[in-house]
Amino acid sequence: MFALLDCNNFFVSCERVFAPHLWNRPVLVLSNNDGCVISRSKEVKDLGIAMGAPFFKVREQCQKHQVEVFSSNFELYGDMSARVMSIIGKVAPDHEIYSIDEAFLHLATIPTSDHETFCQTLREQVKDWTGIPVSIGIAPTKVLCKIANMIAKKYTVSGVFDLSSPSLQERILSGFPVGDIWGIGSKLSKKLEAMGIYTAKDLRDANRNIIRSCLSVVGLRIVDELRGISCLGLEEIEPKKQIMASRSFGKPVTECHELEEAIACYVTSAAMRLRSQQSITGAMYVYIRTNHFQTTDKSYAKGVMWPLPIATDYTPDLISMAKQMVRHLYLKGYRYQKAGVVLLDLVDAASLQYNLFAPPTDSKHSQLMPVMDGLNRRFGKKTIHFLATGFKKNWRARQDSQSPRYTTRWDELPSVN
DNA sequence: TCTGGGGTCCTAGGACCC
DNA sequence: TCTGGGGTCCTAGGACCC
Repeated sequence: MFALLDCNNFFVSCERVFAPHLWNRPVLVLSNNDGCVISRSKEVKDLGIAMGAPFFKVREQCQKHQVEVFSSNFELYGDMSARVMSIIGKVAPDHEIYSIDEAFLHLATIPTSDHETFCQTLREQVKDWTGIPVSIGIAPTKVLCKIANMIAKKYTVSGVFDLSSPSLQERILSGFPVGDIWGIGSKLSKKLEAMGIYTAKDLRDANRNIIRSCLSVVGLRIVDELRGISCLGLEEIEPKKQIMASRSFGKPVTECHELEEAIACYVTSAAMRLRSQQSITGAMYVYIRTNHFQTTDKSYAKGVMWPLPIATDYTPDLISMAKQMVRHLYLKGYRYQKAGVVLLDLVDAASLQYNLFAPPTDSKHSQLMPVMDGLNRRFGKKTIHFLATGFKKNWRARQDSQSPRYTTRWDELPSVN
């Protein structure tokens, strides 16, 4: 038996923990560059403001209803997430952190009759210790757990819902839209509806051969999971297979040197993550593009993938190659809106393959990066950085209404009167 | 004026091998 | 006239997730 713990409108809840006057008020959190709505309180959902809505389209509505609007503050959300997950780790060692605000738990060691009480207690503990409200769904498979969790969130006062009984599954699945199932997105749900499959029950009872041919093994797995046959187990944290860093610019960028600065910044951040998982990268992809929503401007979007002579995690080498790549891609006369870098072909740093024809690496190099990472980790990001990442950074994304990083910066601690 | 960022998995098809 | 059988690896593109 599994349980799925999911934080209620997580980013909004993080903001509310440190600004209690926001409870019961409409609150939303925006994506980077204050572009889209990515977290909404119940009050905002009730106003009909959609997930992912471009902010400029709903700004007036927000003003009218006095919605509290926040720029995203991932340093805060990441830290709050770690606190929630550490509580889960204490009571349920057998768990999988599925996303920043969700974790699956194995309930195998807990007697069936105690499942609900156990989850109730966990829920209260998370609320007491972190201030974050959560919902928990219980079911024999992960897909059913997702459904149980949505029911818990929407229709229960207790915040816990146990979907392990077959008769209850029968009733719930028959009223559950097929498109809301975990793994069925907009494309597949249209396809299924065209086949006369509208609810989770319809999909569960569908012919396996037909599902196999239309939705491949992925669809088949969902069918089995809906039938209570567990196909998806708890997963270990694996090192990433690719690491990307990209940002939209706060305003259009026209100069090549500004693109180079931005890319150098993204490389720096991607390479730090690369080192923290003890990987090295064998190839890099860099792209730049204009605003594809803007139809009046000339549009341009291009990327290139270059292999490295020797796989590396050494930021200066990555920056200099990335800058060459930008110069290779850059065309004068366009208004660029976004750029990004992807590190590919990642392998374990311990299994580095040397290149007979490339110059040997300087041993000082291997000492520099750990020192830089250590300083930046201890004293805050950007404590020490490469000149290539620039000073003025006119291209930087907008973040007009970010809350303090209450839990990770001494000078931004909350004060209580 | 303004539209996020970071990932994963699966399949089909092409190129190649003996 | 007739043109096998059994594989692997790689990539692009599509779908999904939070």
